[in-house]
Amino acid sequence: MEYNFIEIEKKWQQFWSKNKTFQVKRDPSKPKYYVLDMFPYPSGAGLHVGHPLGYIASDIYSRYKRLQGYNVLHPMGYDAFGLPAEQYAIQTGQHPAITTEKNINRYREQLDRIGFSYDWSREVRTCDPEYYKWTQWAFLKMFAHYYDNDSDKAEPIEKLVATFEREGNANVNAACGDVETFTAMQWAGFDEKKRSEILMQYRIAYQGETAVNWCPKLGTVLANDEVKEGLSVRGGYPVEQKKMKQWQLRVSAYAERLLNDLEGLQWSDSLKEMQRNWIGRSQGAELIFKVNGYDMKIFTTRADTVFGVTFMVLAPESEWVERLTTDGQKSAVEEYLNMVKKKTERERIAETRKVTGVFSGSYAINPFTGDKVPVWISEYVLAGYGTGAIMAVPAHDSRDYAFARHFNLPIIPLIEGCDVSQESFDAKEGIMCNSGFLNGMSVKEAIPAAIDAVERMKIGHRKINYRLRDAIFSRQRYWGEPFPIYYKDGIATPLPEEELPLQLPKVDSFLPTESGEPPLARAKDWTYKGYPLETSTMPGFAGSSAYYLRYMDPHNDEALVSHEADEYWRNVDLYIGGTEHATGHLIYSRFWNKFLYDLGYVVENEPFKKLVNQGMIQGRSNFVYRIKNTNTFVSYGLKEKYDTTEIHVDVNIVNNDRLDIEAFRRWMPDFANAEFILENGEYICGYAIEKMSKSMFNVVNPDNICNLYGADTLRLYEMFLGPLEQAKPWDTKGIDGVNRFLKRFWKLFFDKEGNLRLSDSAPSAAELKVLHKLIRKVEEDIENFSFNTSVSAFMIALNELQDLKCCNRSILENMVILLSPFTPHICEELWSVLGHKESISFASMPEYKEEFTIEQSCTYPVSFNGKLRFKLELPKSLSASEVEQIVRENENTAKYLGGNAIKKVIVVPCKIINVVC
RNA sequence: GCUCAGGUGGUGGAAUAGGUAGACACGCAGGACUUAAAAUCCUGUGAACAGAAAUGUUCGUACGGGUUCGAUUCCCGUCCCGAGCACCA
Repeated sequence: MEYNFIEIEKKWQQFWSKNKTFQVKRDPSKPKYYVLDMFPYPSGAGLHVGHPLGYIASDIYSRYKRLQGYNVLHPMGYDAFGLPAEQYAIQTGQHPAITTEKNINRYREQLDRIGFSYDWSREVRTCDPEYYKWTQWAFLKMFAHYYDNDSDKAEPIEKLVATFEREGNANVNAACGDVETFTAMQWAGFDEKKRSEILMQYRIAYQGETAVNWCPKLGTVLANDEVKEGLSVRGGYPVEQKKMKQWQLRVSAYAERLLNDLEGLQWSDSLKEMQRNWIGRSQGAELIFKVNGYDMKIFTTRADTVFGVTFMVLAPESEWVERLTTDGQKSAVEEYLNMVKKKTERERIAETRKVTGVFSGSYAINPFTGDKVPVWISEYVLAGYGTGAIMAVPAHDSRDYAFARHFNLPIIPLIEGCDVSQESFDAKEGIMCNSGFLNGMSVKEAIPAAIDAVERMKIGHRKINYRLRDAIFSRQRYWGEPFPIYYKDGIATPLPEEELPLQLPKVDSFLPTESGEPPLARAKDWTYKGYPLETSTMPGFAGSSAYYLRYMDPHNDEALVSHEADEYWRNVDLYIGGTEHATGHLIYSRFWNKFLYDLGYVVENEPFKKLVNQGMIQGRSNFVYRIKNTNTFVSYGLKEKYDTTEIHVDVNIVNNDRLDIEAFRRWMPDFANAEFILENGEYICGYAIEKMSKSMFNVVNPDNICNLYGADTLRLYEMFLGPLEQAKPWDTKGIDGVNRFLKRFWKLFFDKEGNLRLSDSAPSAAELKVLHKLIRKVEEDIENFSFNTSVSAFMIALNELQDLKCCNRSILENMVILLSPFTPHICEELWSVLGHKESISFASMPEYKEEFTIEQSCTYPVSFNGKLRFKLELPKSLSASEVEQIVRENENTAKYLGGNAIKKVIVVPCKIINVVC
């Protein structure tokens, strides 16, 4: 009987779907295990072989856990709101819902062919109103809460209002924007509008004016993690800084918790480090400099250097700029601000080392020395961090140093013996000088001493700053969740919960209006009770922030997740996905979860206990070499002799770097008459490892692989390719190896006539050893996500069993169970051939028994010069002369060991590998 | 610039509480089967040198040092590739 993978795979995929094999229910009698993939954005291009890598790994783990008796939740869905579908809609006029639906169906077809054990009854789509109802619901909850720093959690806004009514806001310790202090009396006197403005400064979901990343080409603002090197992540368009009023989420309130709770997570160190950097905690002090009678606050981590402050610098966007610019400097400052404004973010980054700036005309008073220091304006100071203003200490900060040198400002060294004639001395070490009461202290002592002085003088206090900004939450786009907010007399008012979901309206075009308003402004009757509704929509990360909770209870229309379901499934035990979400989704999701945790809607403080990042699968591109100005192509080995141009060639017409010449001529009309200079009768192509993409003609489609080799081979090969977490190139030519393995495995069960050739006698010791070695290795490797080495272990075991001519039923049956998480289709087929009626998913993992794998060994006393020195533990099979030989070969080792109290030396087979004292 | 991860045959990669480097697989070469091809099976395959051969010797895990009886593994320095952050005061 031949191994007919096409038939087998179709048969079992239908079987699983018909019998709902992978549907799970809450079952308190069994331990739960939740395995989650980062759900995909269904793009129009479909899947290439790189996409399923993580899904295959998580599927293997899910199936393995199921064999161990866990109740495994393994769902899948789609992150379906997003820019590409909308861009496509703008070009074609086709509604994004239609394209998205089409893409999802294509994705599902491709996923189904690979044989995943998803519980599809739990599928979610972020663009489904039944789903985004709960995204909007969470937003309303954030709108209705503020962050109390004393209780260190989110609290209802009513509680805050009660405090205001009772005593004003002087004693309120909450995460908030700039709010003036007021009394209960004053609060009572404020009108509706004023009150809502104040409360807005406290809400966790709030509307506020800040510098945002504006992408003119996409016509929308973007979050920090959606911008890389001054370009939008989606599309690569230039981004500029612009001050705008936008919806934001007060993620920064959770900075400390997001940082501290990383500790308990089983995530890779590099990923935790990335999040730590992104959160960017820095400890320092906020202190006040007097300028023109005003109190100007700045943040510094080096309070010890106040004696060295020779100037101050404001960010160009700072509100202080207008206040401090003197009439004499007005035109110079305006000119400078215009110059800065014109630059895109990318230009600013490119010109990082260029020093620019302008004097405001005002002077600040150094609080320690009483000296007057000039206030400058420069783009090297960022508006969004700290207070948007700094004290400059050119002697001990390289950026201040460069600025001082450029504008000829004084530089005062504060550390004994440091040389600041060429560069600044940035290190936090040495003994202070020129520093009044700090003289003689080390830097480490001086920092707290200086802050103590500041606090005594009541000109500042200790402060911790975070790099993490609040998340810009609105997008001026169509294809996203509408905000459940309307404007009653200009006041942002939440929609009642019963009105959810607020569905996306129909529009005649997906472009902004002529007046520059978002597309939703085109909708007729985009109002609630006659009041206008918000026209922005939510960003991509809104829908993906709590989807893992929805899978627990996907059809509940009373709650995001019922308490019972949440109590049972709790959080994700294993999350697999790409590292590109390190500073986006994975921060927002943790924030969202913590917020819901504060409100008591979920029982776990963290959403993803263990996280594994799969590495990217790169493409392997092939090249042909065209001799310039001809239509002649020269083989790789001979190309140095000619002046050639390298041209990408479709990897599908290249086999093992040999070009299919006829296919090449058919490939593009230009090449129909191509001539070739061959080596050894063949055209050899060059190759390079690049990103897998259409333009490089190196995309390999999983459907093709399934047709040619089968899904089981694809799954096994993707795992065999290399360590899961490492980036590695796809090269189809290696796939024959794992395909041969499956064919040989199949043949172990059948004779030439296609009959089962198994024996029911007791397995031999050698066979048991092979099996149990394999069980141990495979369990160990799966637990460590070292799938590539476990595939090798299967191959070794098969080679050994073939050498033993093994046809033992119980050995092979156990092999099939062990292999089934990797290649479920062939294993289901063999399982049923072996006479089992139920799916192999309901089998249980074979148990490892050490007694079958122990090496037989015995101990030899070894002596030198007639004196007993130590004992050797060696395989029993060795003869005495062989042992002597071993010792002689290791004379140096023996001499070294001789003097010590060595009890046992294990030698395998001729070198000492372990010493037990 | 800072942080993290990595550098092993023609290729993907094994092996690190320090102990036979190159498992497993691809590719390549040779052979068997076949009219032939495909498929399948067998043998060889890090490099150099010696030998008819079995085999032996030397070198070899980016480079230069160090610790050690012994280093791919530990330490110091250099170079290279990748990822993330990037004027964060």
